[in-house]
Amino acid sequence: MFSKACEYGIKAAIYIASNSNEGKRVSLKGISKHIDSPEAFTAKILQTLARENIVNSIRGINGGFEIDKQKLENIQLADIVNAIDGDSIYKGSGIGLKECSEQHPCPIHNDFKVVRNNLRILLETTNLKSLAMNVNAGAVFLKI
Amino acid sequence: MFSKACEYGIKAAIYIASNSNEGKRVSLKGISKHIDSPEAFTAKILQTLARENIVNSIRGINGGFEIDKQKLENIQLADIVNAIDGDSIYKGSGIGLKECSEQHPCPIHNDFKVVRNNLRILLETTNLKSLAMNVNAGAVFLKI
DNA sequence: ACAAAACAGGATAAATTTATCCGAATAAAT
DNA sequence: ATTTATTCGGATAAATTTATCCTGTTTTGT
Repeated sequence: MFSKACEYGIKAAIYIASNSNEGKRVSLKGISKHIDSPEAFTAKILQTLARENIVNSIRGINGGFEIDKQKLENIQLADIVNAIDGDSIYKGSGIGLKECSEQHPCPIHNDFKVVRNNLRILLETTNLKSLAMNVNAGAVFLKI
Repeated sequence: MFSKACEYGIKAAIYIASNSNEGKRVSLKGISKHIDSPEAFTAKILQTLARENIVNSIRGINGGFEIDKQKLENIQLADIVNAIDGDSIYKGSGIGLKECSEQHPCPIHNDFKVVRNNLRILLETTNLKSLAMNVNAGAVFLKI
């Protein structure tokens, strides 16, 4: 479904969000420990999210990553997925046709457009704040 | 969503099905030409489908691939996807947790289970015969 | 100033996926 | 029997994704 990079990216963003929600900045080391991801690889992904202005990265001692608290509600899963994997999961053909549309559908176009649309809506309407709050409440988990 | 191998596998199976439906056997060369896929790579995938008894492969002159006509209705997309990519697309965690369940959900578990379930149902209830007939009718396309 | 903690980013390596090549096996046609 | 068309399967190569390493830069605390 998602690439490994994207999975790490989503988990990292949620972890950062759950801490930013409580006013805490977190380090790369802390992130990769809590989401159980390879540190250096996670660093690359966070660089991408920082370049896309999804997370803020702060260098130097006491540095780390954070997300503006007032932005938490406005960052959707789709923003993260898009930044890392692009939009091909919920756009484009299910079986890789270059052109796949109502006018020129692939054999699974009609069935898939429903699933893909559900996925699109899910990603576009799920914001980081709600995900983070579930983590904070201990209702959901970021590892194991 | 699906691996390239799986995309080729689905297209190849549909193409074989649409010909078997009309009593015609098709060669690897014909398949990869019609679905626009690399020949040697497609051969590997067809070997997998043959080992899983989804397609019959016949060697020698006038050989090729075919699917028992009476099986067409009973082969679902899920059978093909499973043979090539496994079932991790519609089972398992959206963000790669080893354990992701009602008891120990990842942050997107609840939203994703709906989408994944729709996908599962789609794959498990779409059979090769209906896909093949749409191809035969010229209503859908396998390439470009 | 200096040392320490942290991210940035380029280079490289490992693993996986995608793709190709080629000799062997098979089966039909001649 | 021999040739020809075809799949099989092992070896290899190319491309992409995943992962690591190392040096540089930034920032803070002493």
